Amino acid sequence: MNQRKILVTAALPYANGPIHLGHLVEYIQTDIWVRFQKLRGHHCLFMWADDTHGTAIMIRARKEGRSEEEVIAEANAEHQRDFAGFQIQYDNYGSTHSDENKKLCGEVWQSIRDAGLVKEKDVDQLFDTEQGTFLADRFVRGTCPECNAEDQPGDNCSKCGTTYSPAELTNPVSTLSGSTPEIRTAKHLFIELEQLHGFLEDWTQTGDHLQPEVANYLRGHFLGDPQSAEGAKPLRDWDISRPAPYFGFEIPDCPDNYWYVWFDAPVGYIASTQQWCERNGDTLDNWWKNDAAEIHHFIGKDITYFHTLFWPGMLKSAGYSLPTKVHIHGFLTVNGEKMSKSVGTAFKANTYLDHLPPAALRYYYASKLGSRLDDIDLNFDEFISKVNSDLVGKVVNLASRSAKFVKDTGLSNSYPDDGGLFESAASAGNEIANAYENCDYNKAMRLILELADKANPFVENAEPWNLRKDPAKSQELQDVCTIALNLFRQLVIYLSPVLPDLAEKTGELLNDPLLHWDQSQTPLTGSSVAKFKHMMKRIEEKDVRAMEEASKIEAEQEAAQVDNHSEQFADSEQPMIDEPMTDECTIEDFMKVDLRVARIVNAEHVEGARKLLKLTLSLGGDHRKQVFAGIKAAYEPDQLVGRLVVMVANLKPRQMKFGLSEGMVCASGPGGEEVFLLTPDEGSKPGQRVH
RNA sequence: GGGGCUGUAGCUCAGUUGGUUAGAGCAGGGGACUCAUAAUCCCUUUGUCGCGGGUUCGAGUCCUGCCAGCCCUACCA
Repeated sequence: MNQRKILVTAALPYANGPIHLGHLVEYIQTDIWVRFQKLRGHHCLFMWADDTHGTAIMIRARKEGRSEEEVIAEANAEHQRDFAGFQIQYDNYGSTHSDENKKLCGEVWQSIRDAGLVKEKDVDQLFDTEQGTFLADRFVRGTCPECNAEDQPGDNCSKCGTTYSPAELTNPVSTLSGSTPEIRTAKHLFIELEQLHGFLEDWTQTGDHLQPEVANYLRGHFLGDPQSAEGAKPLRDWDISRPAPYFGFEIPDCPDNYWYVWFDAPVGYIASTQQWCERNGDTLDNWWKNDAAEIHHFIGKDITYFHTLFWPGMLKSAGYSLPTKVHIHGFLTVNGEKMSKSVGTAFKANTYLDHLPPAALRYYYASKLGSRLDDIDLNFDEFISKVNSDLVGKVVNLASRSAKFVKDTGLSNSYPDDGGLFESAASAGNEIANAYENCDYNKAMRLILELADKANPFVENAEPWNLRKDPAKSQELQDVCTIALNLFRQLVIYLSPVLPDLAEKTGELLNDPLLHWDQSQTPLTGSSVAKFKHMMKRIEEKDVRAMEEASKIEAEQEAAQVDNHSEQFADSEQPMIDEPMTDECTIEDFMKVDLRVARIVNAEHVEGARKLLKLTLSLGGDHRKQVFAGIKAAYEPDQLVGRLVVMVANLKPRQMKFGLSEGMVCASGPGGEEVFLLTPDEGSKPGQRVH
């Protein structure tokens, strides 16, 4: 087999937080692929690093009163600890905050400059004068300029869906300091990606660098289709600089400006390789400027854009090799729901490892992962039954039911007739290898388990437990166990990219380390057999529950910490207890309710009514609604006339004792004297819909 | 609003270029075995292949229209 040179990366973990099971989908996927390639005898490197730059880390360091370097050093140690715990094996773990990266960024930058892709533009951005920093969109909240919804994110309104720039918000507030930011204009540098349009069109649409749905997505969303009636669409300029202060690398030819984190992060792949090369006497060009070397990136679908447009563009401009393939995966859901930090389903790697073995998750993910972008679900019932029945019940069982019979004799000196079992399983190796190669791990697992399902009946029929009772059949007993253990060993070789631990233990059991895929093609004979020890423990439900519980407690503790930061708003929990949250509703459900701003044009007592006031509401023009509202104990009619309220305007009219009520007025509070009418902010007009 | 993906047994999913009676694992039911981590083995129940049209000698598979779910979204296609 000719040896391939394969360089692999996974997305760089951000140094601002712990690793959770969602991240691990990708890292385990990558590790399996790398281990597979190495097992096949290829020269494969996994080059990885922490992503360390950006505003988030700068802010966090400030908050904690220490340097950014301290924050990222701590994260680096934690990350590497977690990866070791999950048996994720990389050849170098660097940091984007390294000298190598800084130098490489400079070189890439210069090439892009030389290619004439950089231009300057002024950008209006909000500036927090208290913190002395420009604010990224996510650090600004304010009132939506379109629908006046308050406390909306900096980039789009969660109520009406309008998108805007933070500078357009009506009452912008910095979430860092709580102060009102001001608009400042600053010079930014942009890369004119459109100049590379033809290249990107070609690279994304041909050559099998991307999964087909990704290529479609890029064409549909960004590139356009030159063949279609609309034609190609221009690519937007990419804002690549951030003014000081910013935690990152200062741009050499543009003092006081820094590369945006997404510029230096992927260069970190190259920088990490450089560190490895220096340590191993290799050269960078051998990997990054060599047509004979493949480059594979594993990423999540959320960062598709950066890795399939910007990154190839950068590489192309700087004269590096382009990715052979970008492998993109979906997200993790837990028991069918989105992971949630507050609910505690964003299980931390560390929390998992406190209660459960890494092999179980590695196998479970492998059995779920396909080559496409579908989300995968972590369902704990399935998790338990899959690991127990597939791995312990079927695979490991082969060894545990036969090894001890040959502890003293070892394996037979020649491989006995097994009716073609070993041979057919050996020839299945190609299909299994293809599945691994294509990231169809679920298919690989299925194929492997099929083999296990053939091996167990063999043992069943051969009845070694009966053979051992008859001394005359000792050779037959040894032969049967030799077959069972060889079939087991073969399965373990196939599984070893997923379960390195099991491979190692199997090597020890049979006194023959499992290091190469080809070992699956030839039976092992004459080897001694060690005393059998449990190779894998069954998963117990109580361990899963314990992990869930621990994670929940962590989530609560973190929430409590956040609360401490906002003591000034220490509101009681009582209202939520009195009226717990109702079931989730969809936007469609909500849109059924037509809420309108209305002006109370008349209010009067109703004779004979204990709680009711009769209100006449105007929706502007001639639109009048009569509403009976149970607010008599809380409001005097006089206070009400003229004011604006929010009403349910499309409520089915209801005949009441005192007349027809054509809607409801929105108010909070338990009732009685404690009723608080909702008031729209100044500027809203009767008849406007509330979204 | 637009785009993409998905919809096959209770659950998780296979179903190659359209071709006999639609499959596997798990779960369920019955039995066997006792070497093995209550593991294993044999037998077995279950399907309007989301719905409706169409193309075809023949459609789970191709076309089309709906419906549902998930994801994306740079008011952009």
